Amino acid sequence: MFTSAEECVVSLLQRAFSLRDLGQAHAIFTKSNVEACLPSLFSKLLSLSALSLWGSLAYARSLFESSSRLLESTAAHNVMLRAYSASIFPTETVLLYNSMCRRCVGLDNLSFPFVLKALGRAVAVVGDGPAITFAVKGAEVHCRAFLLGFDCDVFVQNALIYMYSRCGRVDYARSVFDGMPVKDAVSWNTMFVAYDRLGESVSANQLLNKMPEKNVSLWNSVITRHVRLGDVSAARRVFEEMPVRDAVSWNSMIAGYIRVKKYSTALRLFKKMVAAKIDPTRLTIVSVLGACSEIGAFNMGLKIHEFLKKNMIEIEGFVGNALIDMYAKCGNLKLARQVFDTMGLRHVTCWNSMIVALAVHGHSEEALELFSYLERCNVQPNRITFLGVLLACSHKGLLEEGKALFHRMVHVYSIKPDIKHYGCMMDILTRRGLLDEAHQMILDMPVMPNSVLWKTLLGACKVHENVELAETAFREISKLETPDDGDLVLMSNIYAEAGRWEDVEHLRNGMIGRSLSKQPGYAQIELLS
DNA sequence: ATAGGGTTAG
Repeated sequence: MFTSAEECVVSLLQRAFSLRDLGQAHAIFTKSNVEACLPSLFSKLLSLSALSLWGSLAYARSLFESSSRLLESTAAHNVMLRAYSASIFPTETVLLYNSMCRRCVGLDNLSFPFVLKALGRAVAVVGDGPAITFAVKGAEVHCRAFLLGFDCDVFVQNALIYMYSRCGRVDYARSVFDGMPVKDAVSWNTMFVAYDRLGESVSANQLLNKMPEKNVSLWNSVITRHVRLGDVSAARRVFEEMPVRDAVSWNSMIAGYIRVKKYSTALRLFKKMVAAKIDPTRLTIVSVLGACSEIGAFNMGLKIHEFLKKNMIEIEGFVGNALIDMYAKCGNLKLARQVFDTMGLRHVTCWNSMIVALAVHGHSEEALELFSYLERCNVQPNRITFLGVLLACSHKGLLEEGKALFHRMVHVYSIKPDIKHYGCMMDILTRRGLLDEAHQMILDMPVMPNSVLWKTLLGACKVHENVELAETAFREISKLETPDDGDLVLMSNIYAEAGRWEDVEHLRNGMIGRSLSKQPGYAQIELLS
């Protein structure tokens, strides 16, 4: 009985190409309790789920947490560290690392590179977090690696270079680099990119000239360097001339075209990539879907979605986010919502894409419902989330809801409102005719008001016939910038309606002095190359 | 095993 179950699992795992296969293997494990006897097979199951293109990090996590045996295994932890470090939740790697330290699960030479990579990536992915926080944590990890004697490992050293450079400490990165008795291609490339990203071309070029071997990765870095300097043709020349191209080469070139807004060219290159039988990676998918969103290429987006289904590529994390955003930007809220409802590992940006899209399209109630669902799911909203719900309130004139949400943002989530949040509140208040309250808000807010806020108030003063406040608003606009013709016309109409003709005259004269000439509006249509 | 590719949402 046991042998047949074992054989069955081995053969299932060998030929696994979808989550369904893993599910079957897992079911056999659970039924026959093979897990206790075959930890290596269970680890194999975990790593297939966590790391393959068709795998699912969410599923891997549930596997990992369901097995007490795995909770002691360094190898299993390394699989999770690795998967998290490349995911949309890099800080999960750090949390798992902390818990390993706490529970005395052994760290080995493989653990450190993943934790360091995650810290380097977290700076970009978490965004708002100051790099220095991650650099400090990175230094702590560095210390532990030193104490355990792993700081002599080239993989660990390379990861240290990466971590320090991404956390804004190229100086530390360089001292690790200089202290390495043996450097490999990765060391040189990582250090080169560190300088190049900072625009320190002298140091970057020095490394380029000194490095002993030039591999594919370096060519890829050079492609990106040209793109960063704004020369996508030079990047393309390198791409065409390089001896060997891998998936990253294609991704770099596609990303390059997207960076210079040549979306159609990017999509054409993607088609070439598929034709050249280079398997797209998750990153290819994310980039290409982003290009579709930009130009509203709905059919291309649909095709990519089909491709994902056909290849059993799990829709979660970055891929799910990109797919939702593509559908939302193409105006298909129904499909966006469908992806949202079925995907695993939703990052707050997924919620934001969905909430903002609903708000923009006037589905205010749905947007607000989704927000309360977010709170029930214990997801931390951020400033964009609140921009979305406030926009939803302003569209439907939901005064009480808007005020309550604004209060919640400040006092429950400790998010400092910025000028755009105040702009939404201005809309909400002025549409209800609460001009004095709106005025008071501008006076009280801790950020410097811009002319847009005053112009909103001025417009509301016209509707609600408040000459006095209009004069104040107009004066404030004049302090910030030269009032444009729209402001002048608005103000003079307000005077006219109040019968203050001498003030109208006064303004008119001022306008003639500036040669009132309403610039004809024109739309620029960019021809797609 | 590590780099190189993306950094979202208004």
